[in-house]
Amino acid sequence: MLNHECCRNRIFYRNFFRDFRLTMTARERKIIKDFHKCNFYEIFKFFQAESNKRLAATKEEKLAKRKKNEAFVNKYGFCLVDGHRERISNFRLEPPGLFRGRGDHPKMGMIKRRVQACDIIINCGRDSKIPMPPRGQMWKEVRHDNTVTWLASWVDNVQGQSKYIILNSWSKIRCESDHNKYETARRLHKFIDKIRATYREEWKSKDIFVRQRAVALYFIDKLALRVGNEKEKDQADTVGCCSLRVEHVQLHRRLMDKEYVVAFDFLGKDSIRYYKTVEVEPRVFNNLKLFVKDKGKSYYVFDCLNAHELNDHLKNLMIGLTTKVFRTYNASLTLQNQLDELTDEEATVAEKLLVYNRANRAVAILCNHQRSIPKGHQQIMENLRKKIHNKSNAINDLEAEFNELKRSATLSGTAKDKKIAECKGKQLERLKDQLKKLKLEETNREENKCVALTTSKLNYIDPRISVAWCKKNNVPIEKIFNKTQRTKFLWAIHMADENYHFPEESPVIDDDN
DNA sequence: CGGCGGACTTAGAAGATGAGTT
DNA sequence: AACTCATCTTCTAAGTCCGCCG
Repeated sequence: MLNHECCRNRIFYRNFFRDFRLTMTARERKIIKDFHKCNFYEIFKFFQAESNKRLAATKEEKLAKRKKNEAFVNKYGFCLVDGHRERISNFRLEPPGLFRGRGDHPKMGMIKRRVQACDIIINCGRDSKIPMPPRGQMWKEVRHDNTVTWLASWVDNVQGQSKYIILNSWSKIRCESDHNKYETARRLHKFIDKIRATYREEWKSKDIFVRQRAVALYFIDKLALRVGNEKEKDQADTVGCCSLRVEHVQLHRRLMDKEYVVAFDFLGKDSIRYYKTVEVEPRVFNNLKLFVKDKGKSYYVFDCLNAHELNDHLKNLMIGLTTKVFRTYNASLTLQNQLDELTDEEATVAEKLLVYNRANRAVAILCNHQRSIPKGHQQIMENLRKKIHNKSNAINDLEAEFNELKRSATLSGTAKDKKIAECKGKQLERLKDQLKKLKLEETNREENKCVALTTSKLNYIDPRISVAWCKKNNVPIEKIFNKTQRTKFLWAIHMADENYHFPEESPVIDDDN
């Protein structure tokens, strides 16, 4: 990890060194006391050489390696669940290494121990052949619990949390639960008007708890915020709706040309920054003003409310309703609306794909899914601009040439000259087309540079919307979903015809309410 | 009934692979 | 054939939320 920025972080190397010293003998501990006097370069060099070897491998070597890996997957990567052969997603244990939390994590750099058989609980069928632990070792426990979905588990030594070996995303059990998630989101549609009317009414409540709950729910609905459970001190300081602190919001009665503005600035899940200014209802604004009044910056905005109470409340409004259903619902609805609005049936497949991308991006922005700017983005953009510049010049030159030819063709009136002019004209059209494409790519890339599209595609958008849209618009599904995604969403591909529309239209079967 | 651990879902980064270009 | 860049896969951290236990 020496080439990585995190090694220069004081917390990182101190945590590492503390753990490292714990692995030493008493004698070693007496000698090795200062991280900065240690030189790990030989180890670094070794691993870099290994990596280079891998890169430089011949075709045959690479093929042999792949064959070996395939055999390995076949042997260890599958299991039987209710008689069906299912693929296991992570059948390899997490290897030892240094813990890398996201953001400002107090435990970064701590040594993640190698997991041994004696750490592992095996969960398998009563009649199944129990897998063998490595020679001379024993499993921590073998159990037969069919109420959970994991096959093996252990407790990670850094954070003390359970880790699981589970089935992959296209297993029956996970597809079913995915499907259920979207059915719940669709069900919300039947209640949403009433829920919104109620929380608006509750902004006026005499009970401050009810009022805070109503404002929090408004944020979750309107801004797709996460609920924000309480966190331990030994984790990165990130927040969600209920854990927002006074320092995370700024209230502006007027800002630029907007009124009743709330400026959010906080670190959410994975320490991704949420930085938006939003116009809100005057009543929300005034409530917020009251909530933060006379409070220090480190106090909760919603000090009377916690995530559990908010979810408890939602449970009463609809069976199965929790705060995260709002994210699913609003994300899926956004995609559907955007597609409805932007799709031109006459357009080419390429143009339609651009529309899909736009719609997808709108969802990602709603959910605040971000990525770091890709390496070399600046360079790529510069090259692109250069290409555009060259293309424009070429077009200008050709255009002059073309006009000249046209004139002489009209003057001479010969068929040959006309043909030559026509040919140039076509060439010109082609160049203009290419220029258009380049410019489009430039905008698209710039707009997408810090937006992560896959998370919403994989976890928030009802795949049936995309399937229906593809069928209706004659867009091959492979253009939208890659192979893995098609497998994961096979249920949706089978289920949705071109008329599927989120959230309504096709009948909702499992309706509990 | 509230605190906490357990189980499952969501998340972006890094690494691997592959396709297109020079 | 080497290189470049995009896409796909893997990895595991970090959320949500439920249910159990004292």
